[in-house]
Amino acid sequence: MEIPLSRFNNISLDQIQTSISNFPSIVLDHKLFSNTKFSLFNGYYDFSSFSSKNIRIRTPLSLIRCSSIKQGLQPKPKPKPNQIELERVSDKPSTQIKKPTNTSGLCGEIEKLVRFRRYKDALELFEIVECESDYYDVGESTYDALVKACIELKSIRGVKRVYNFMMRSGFEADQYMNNRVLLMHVKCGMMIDARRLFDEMPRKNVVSWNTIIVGLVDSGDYEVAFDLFMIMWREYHDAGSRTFVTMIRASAGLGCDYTGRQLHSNALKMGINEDAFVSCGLINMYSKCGFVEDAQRAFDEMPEKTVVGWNTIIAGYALHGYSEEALTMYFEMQDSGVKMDHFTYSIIISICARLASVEHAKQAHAGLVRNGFVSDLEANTALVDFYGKWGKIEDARRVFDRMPCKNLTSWNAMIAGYSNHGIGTEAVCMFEQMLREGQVPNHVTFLAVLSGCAHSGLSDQGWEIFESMGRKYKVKPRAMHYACMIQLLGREGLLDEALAMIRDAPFRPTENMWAALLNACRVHNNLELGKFAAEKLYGMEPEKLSNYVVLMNIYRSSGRLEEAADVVQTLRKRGLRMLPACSWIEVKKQPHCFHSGDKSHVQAEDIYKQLDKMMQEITKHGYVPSKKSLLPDVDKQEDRVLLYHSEKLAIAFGLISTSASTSLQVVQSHRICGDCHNVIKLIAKISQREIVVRDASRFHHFKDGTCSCGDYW
DNA sequence: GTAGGGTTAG
Repeated sequence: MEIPLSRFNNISLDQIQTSISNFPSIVLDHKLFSNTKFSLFNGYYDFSSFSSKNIRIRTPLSLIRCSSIKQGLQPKPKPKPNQIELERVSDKPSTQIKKPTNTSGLCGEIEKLVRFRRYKDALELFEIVECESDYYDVGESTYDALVKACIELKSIRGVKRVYNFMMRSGFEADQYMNNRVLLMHVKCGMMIDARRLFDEMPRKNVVSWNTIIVGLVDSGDYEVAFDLFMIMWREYHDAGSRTFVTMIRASAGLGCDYTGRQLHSNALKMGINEDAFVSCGLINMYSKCGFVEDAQRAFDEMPEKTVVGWNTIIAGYALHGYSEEALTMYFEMQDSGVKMDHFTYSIIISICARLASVEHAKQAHAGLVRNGFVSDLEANTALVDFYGKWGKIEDARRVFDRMPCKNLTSWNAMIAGYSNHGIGTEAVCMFEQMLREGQVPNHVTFLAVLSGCAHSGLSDQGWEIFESMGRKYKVKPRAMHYACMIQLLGREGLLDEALAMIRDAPFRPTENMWAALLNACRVHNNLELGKFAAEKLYGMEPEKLSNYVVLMNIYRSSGRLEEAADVVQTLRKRGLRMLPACSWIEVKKQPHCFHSGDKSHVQAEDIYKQLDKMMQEITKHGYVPSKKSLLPDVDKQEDRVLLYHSEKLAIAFGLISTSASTSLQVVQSHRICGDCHNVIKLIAKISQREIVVRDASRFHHFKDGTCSCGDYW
């Protein structure tokens, strides 16, 4: 590795050149070290290891970069070179050398680094203190800085180092410092140690209680948190708004509006209900518990609506699928003049991903850029997710590539994007790239990449990755991973193997696994096994319509109309109604929704004319209507309805209302039927347009007469 | 000086 010599700031080049004996392990003469004011922060070197004769400088350990701090390193008060040697050789703790009384040296540097938010560097510098503990007097302010560094980095190792050093050096922590140490453990998720520290604390104050309770709530131990809260409440009568906010959050986590409401009424009694934090907590609690109206009321009662208040209520509406209401609140927020933050944009973008509203998402994207949140990790991840979900996979990739840093979620969103688009090879590529960059995959990653393999029929890669999950990455395959593999087997027509996979699973087979098998039976027209899988599913989720519909369609495509009718009967007996399928298309910023055979659109006449014209043209290209796969909304007038499936209407409308080269984006509520799939392939060919359809399970990219799904979905 | 609210992944 090439390291520029200029990094050795205060040493002449001659000296350096004569000193370097073994790059990148550089050995400097001890005289050189003692005589030279060596600026640690301008170099890339770690001084923590000393050899007996020479001062050995290991490189490039830590990349300690700090051009702004020119303060030199003073490891001890004027040590003589031979002293170093003697001490090292004898390997005894030094007694002769006094600790420096001020912290302007190394400890000061650590504090400075933390102030500059360079936590990693601070913890690395701390290594020297650990090695040379006799020379440094680590005081409260330094510990405070180290605690902050650990919290910011969520570094368990850092916590252990700092805590052990504190114990070893005999530091006597006061109430403040004990609380800080407790907080450090809590924030790094070390709840067992945190609980021990809390229980063993010589004195506790309200802060100690709040800190441990926050930790419990963060880690989902809501019941224990409530137990402690009750003790605190009895003993102290001193719970303030901060404790309340945490307990309201615990109620939200439990989905328990009963305790939430009790806390709310107590907050009213205490006069803290108008506190912005309490209000936001209440809005969140009510919406998480499913009481959106109460959430709205809590929001309305906020005297000063903060950006978080707006975000919370918008997210609340979005959580329950009230996307339009959420957007309405977003517009109100814009009117109110409150400055939006990156959370607002993240929420809006994720709502747009669901609504498939490109225009609003684009506006949010623009707002994001305008307000300088371009590098915000979560917002960008939401964008990757959005563009991935909305068929703009290239845009997703562009955002992804421009992200200055990525986390696991970003990678997962990108891989899932490729998977949903049926670009399995690219999903696998991204997965491999992710591994190369040192990102550790989790179960979501595997789900994304395996479903990519399943969507694209990448059998070999799929099995290799599936097999590596537990062996290499210690991620236990879950039901959904099994479902992907079942899908892969099903795609290849290996239905018996798929059944065996379900039976051999190390856990009780889930709905998803049977559903994957049922779908494979649909594709391969395997009536017997299909019936078997469907019956399993009826037992597990009797309310789920799609199970009946798939079996009904299997019967129909095998020409067994009586059995198909029986399924419809069973369905009715169970009080289930077939929901009308619908498709959306956005034209000129306006979403248009179509139901099958729907004539409510203002341009209905033109749309139907266009559709008839389209059908005539594709018939010339060899289209024959298929009656095989029928949708939930079909009834006696099958042919007519099949002809006017909602996706066909949406596409006809798209064709007449956009210019010739525009690609069409359609979102639909159901899995695309075989007939529509054929029709759209031909329309894409004849009209020379790209048509992207997002159905209930994935994307279909139609271009030049083919579809990205390879006719398996 | 220490503790509190909201976002992302099928």
